[in-house]
Amino acid sequence: MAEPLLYDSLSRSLQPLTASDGETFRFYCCGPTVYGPAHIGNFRTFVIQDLLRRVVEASGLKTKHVRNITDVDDKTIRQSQTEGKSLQAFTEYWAERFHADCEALNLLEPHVEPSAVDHIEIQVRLIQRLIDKGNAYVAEDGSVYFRVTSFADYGKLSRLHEREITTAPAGTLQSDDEYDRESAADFALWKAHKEEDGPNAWPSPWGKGRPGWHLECSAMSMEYLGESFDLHSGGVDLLFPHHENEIAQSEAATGKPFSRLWFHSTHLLVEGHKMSKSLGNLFTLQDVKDRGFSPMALRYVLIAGQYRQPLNFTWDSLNAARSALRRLQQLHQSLSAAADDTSSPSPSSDWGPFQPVYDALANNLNTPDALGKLFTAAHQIERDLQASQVTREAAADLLAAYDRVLTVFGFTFDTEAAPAAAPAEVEALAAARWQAKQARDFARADALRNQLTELGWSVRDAKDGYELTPAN
RNA sequence: GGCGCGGUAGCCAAGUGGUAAGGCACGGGUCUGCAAAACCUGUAUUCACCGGUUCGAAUCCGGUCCGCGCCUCCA
Repeated sequence: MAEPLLYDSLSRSLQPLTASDGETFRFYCCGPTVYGPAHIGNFRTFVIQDLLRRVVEASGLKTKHVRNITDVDDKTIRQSQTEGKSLQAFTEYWAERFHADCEALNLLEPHVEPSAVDHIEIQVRLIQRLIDKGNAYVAEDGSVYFRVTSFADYGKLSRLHEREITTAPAGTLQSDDEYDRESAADFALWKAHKEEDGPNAWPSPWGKGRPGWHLECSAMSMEYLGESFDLHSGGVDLLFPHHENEIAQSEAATGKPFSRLWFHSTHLLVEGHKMSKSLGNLFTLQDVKDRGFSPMALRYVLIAGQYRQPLNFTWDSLNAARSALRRLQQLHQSLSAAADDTSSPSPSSDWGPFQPVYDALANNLNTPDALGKLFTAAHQIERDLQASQVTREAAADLLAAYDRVLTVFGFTFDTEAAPAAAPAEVEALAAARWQAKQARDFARADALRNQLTELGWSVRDAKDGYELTPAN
């Protein structure tokens, strides 16, 4: 199986996706902050990470996938206080919602999903290590900061030196709680407890407080994947400062390279603009479902663009996705019908006519190219089937290969929303029409169809029955 | 201002030197009482604009215009 290539943000070049231990590809994904529903932009990142894992696994490697839950930060604390809930009850609720969405989108569960609150101790130990090495210092209020000047490589990921970010002298920033840093570039490893944090504080050698955001990912990734591992990923916005700071903390503490590869997905746009609350274009999976689209259609939309290009989400794109998925499903049905259920496909991991599809995915996750190749292969197969040029055995093999391809894409066909139940009046009309049709009274059947149309319902006939769907 | 991404058919979107994938929508056809679905099939002499290099450029170089993102805790 060809080795997949992926663009690495650190080296700014395509790199082979290999396991440094020769066996298991170990990678970490920055997970959600659970303070509200995840939006479809978040899911672009999680879906493409899921696809990465599926491609790596298809290439023959095992994976160890760690994705954290950020449950202690300004937002979770503030919002839980506002709602008068304990931090735990609050974050557990949103974490559950997140998991439900993930399942609907057919995301593989990470092998480990650590929560920051459950890992305070290892974070404290990591901070102590940095203090001992002189890379961190305790401020007057008991907060601990990372000393950016102590880490020579600071900025290597985000090209800081080329971005003209000046290290402003301490005290020039507005935030009143950060005035005691030595330098404005220094960032918090530990935040001393403040009144507004309520009961959300943990003990440490420097007093009560809570870990800084960047720290949890360093501590937890190294805890479960080792001090050096294969890949770390997140949205582009995390490149700086989050990932830059993670590298600084981790490598300063261990003296070893942290993650070998860095994988960043570009943001999703909505109608050409960044999603934001003020623009009212922050959509969730629930919004998608409310408009009658399946989660699978969203999954399709999210991989219909290459992950390094901005992807413009529109409601019309969901329509296109729905139709496209229907055709893929149709091919599955055609192959199932043509295959011999009694003969199992020859054991093989060949992609058969879908080889170009895998090759496109292995080429830096070029999903649009892969989908193009998928439909090209589908056309050819359909043509062969119609020309009866496919034996039952060959169809079974094709079906098996097709199933493998669908698995890599993560497409399933059983999550289409069930058609809405029709009112009794509509059901009665439809039943009457079906009877008229059976009696070959087509004039009456057509009249009844027109009535149904006026009521906003369309009826589709099959051999032995009909299906009602809301017309829109 | 700095850094980065991009402008390809009505919409979405591949293609990074060899003569424009694919999806949706739309037109034609097969099938079906009709309709739908399904399948087949057609649809960009052209890739924001202007120069240049080349036998040859959407693809390389220079310039111009436009859109978007990041620039200290937003995937």
